[in-house]
Amino acid sequence: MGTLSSKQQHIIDFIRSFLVDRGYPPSIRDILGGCGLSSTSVVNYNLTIVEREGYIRRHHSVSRGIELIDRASDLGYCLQVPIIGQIAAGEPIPVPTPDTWDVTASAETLEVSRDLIRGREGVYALKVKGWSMVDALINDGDIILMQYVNVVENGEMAAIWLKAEKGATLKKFYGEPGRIRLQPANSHMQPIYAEPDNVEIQGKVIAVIRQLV
Amino acid sequence: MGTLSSKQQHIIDFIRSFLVDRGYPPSIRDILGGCGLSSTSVVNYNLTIVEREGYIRRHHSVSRGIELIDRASDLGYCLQVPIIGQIAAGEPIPVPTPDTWDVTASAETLEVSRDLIRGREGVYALKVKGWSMVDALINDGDIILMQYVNVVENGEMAAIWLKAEKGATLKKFYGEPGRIRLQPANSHMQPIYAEPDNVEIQGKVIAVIRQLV
DNA sequence: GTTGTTTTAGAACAAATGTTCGTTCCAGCC
DNA sequence: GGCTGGAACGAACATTTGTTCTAAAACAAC
Repeated sequence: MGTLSSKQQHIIDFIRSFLVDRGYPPSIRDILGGCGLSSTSVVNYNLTIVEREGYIRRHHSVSRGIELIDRASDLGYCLQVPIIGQIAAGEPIPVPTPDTWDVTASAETLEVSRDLIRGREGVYALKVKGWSMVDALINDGDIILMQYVNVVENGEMAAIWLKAEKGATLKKFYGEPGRIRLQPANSHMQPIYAEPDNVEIQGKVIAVIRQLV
Repeated sequence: MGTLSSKQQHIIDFIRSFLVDRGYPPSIRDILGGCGLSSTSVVNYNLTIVEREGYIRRHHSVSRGIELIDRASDLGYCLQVPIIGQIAAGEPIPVPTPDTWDVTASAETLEVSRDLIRGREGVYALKVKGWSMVDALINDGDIILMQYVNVVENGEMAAIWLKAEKGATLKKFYGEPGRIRLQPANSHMQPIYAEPDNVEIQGKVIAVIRQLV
């Protein structure tokens, strides 16, 4: 990829924002107006250069046939995940409802790359409140990505509601004969044993995101 | 969002794959060919319905002015961050070079949503090897997003190279009179005190990503 | 200055493309 | 049968839009 003049850089930026904004590429005359240029041939002239330098691909004699080639378009889009509430010691986890799946309706959302989701359905996010999960290496303020499931495999980290204790916790789940072992992620901590009747799986953890600064 | 006939569902699918494939939306006649329909007015008729049901937005009298409305197109793009190596106790952190910034050249990359980066420059990623960072609530296999800086503010988590000990570690950095306090993120752990000459900041941590399952 | 290259201007053209409209087909129904 | 509303057809039309061409301006090198 070669170097571009500031005008050409401006054109690229305009194409990108136009694309994000409207969902389809700009026409030459859109670029003309949006970048304050004066003639379609100037736009065409610069587009040719920008294409030669490898920043876009043009599909000739196709209306709006401009394809952006950069890191952004290389790998597609992010997905939006609803942040439906928070998880804290002693509080129940908010249960996802059909409403909360609606990304546009939920108050807060999290932008997540697709390879964190891996095509899973029923993914939501929770904010961690307090330090009760440090033994799972999860800090106050972290965001955990959850998938709504009722059964988990042995060894998977899950959000578990302990009915008797009336508390939610994140632990690794192990079904053992006659009991369930809940193992903290931190190997220095001791596991908890619970009656099968006492535990209710509320989803499994698929990722933890901690943003600092 | 209402229900669609199979033909209309087919049209939506075609629009999406066309968009991913070519980077711009299809024209009515593209849909005609791609879905095996017979008249532009049939396409137009069905597009009107699909729009009424809320799956697309049409920009009238604009060529290819079809905007897909779904989670994917709602939001922007992801960015790609190079994974330039791993961090482990006793090993130096690989130093980012101009080459490693080149996303296309680096062997491994990480897809990250833009709000994790927040427009920062010089962001790279490291894989965590081993359990030496558990006191920073960072586990084996985690990925940390780093920004390449030489100075950090008090309280920021940074990758710190201890020259005498010949080891890299992640700690919160506090400059104190005559010494530097390196505080683990885990409040149960004790801080380390180091000579200012002995520490070398190799970047600050801006996010931690842990993927399970 | 002269020369050559790059960039801009404006207009005109041709192709791509959305839109419209009268007609036809067909299933359901009285 | 006749009516009705949804759906499809096909052609014609009007606009949008990419392309091209010539001339001029701007700029750099000499």
